[in-house]
Amino acid sequence: MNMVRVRFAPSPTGYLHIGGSRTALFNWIYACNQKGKFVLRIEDTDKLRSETKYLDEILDSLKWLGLEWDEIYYQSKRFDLYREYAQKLLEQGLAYTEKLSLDSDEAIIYKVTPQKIKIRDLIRGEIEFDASEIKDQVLIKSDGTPTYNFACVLDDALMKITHVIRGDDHISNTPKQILLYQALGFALPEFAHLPLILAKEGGRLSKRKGATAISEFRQMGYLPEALVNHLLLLGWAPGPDRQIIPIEEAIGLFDIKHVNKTAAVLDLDKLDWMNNQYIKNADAEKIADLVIPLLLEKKIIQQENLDRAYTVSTVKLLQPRLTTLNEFPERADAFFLKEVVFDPVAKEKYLSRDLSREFRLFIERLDNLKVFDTLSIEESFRELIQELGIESKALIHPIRVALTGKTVGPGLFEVINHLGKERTKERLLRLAKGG
RNA sequence: GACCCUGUCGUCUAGCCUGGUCCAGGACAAGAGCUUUUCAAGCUCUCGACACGGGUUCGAAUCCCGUCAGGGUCACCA
Repeated sequence: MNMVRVRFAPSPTGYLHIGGSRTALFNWIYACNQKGKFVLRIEDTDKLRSETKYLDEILDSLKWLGLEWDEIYYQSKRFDLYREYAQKLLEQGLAYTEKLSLDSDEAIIYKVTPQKIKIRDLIRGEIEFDASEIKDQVLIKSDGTPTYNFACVLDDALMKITHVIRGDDHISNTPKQILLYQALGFALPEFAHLPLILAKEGGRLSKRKGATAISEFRQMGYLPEALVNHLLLLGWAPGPDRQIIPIEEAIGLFDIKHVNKTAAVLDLDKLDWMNNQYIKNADAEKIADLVIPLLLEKKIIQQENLDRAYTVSTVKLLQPRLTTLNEFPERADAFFLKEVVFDPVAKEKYLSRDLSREFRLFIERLDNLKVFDTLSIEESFRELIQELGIESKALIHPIRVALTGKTVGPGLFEVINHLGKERTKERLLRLAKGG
């Protein structure tokens, strides 16, 4: 059995989005599963529309997703090859030339002969086409560049691609390509056509309709693992009730024959849920690495006085509460900034009443603590409210707002413990004075 | 329009190949509750689907046909 070789063939005429990356992912995971090779082929034959910024973005996105390739090729460097093979077909009488206009150069066109063409598709089974419905195919355009179908077939054959795994939208290209394989005398690869990802509003993904760039998801604070996991579940299921599945495990379980035939819509709510799951379960050190640049960018911390250990423990406090990484700076600001940034509504609601006495009494208790940890802090607080004969809520909420400026966040005693005695006292005292 | 693909909860899906164990299972979302110190997380529960019509069969989500619906492709773009 030959080694499995698959390819992902993006065209650098736009960013890598959900659709493309899903195709890349399924190719990559199939290669991993089969211990084969994942080839990246840049289809940059359209010189006008291809741009290096798109190429860079595609490569960056693939790397970010963890879809590393084994080999990379550029079609723009293989033009001679395409012409050479087209010339052969011409000599064999399988193709002819034609001028677009009097002053243009000749294009090379493949002559289609009527016949039935059967496609064997790993996902869909057999599909039959009638070649009499297919027009003669241009191989080399009058500008000397190859057409997509010709370059694609030649490259797939020459690069020894064993499995062509691509989007559903290529099904109707397949009979044309099969004709070219036959004309060129190459063996057919296996085909597998993945269902498309549709826009929420229906129809194809487009710039206007949900074709969010992978780089955008990255900027929004999604973890690549979460995105990959979610993409994988679009069209494939690891089992009856598995949702979170580590990629290493997915590689082992992946089976192309069990890929769905039906188009899917990207569920952003589920992606959010999944991202939270991945953040929550990730190593805090790793999350800290990702979040520190955001803190620096928002000027919440400065490079000079970055306290990594403290940042990591702050991450631990907030991890289960994060849907995206980007939420971290705002949620965590009170732990880093000198001055608390108050939510005006929260301040009005919980701090408009004079709590000087209660705050002072609490500070007294904190001062008397032998050990300053979450449990002791809570005990001392419970004693206090018992003494004052009030409900815990009546004091917990105001203190939380006083310390963090917010009504939401981690448990109060954890917050106090994390902030430390001095900062807690200072923040409470300041408000106690002001009344 | 022609040709092709596809139709299970709002969404992602399991089940379909190898009919009965499915008055259809899980997850997200929504709603309710538990916990409680807010927000999350967690746990429990509720809502909610086999597109429709005909066959075949003792029996169909599962097999066949038709209808309808959605999608894709019909370039010297990729």
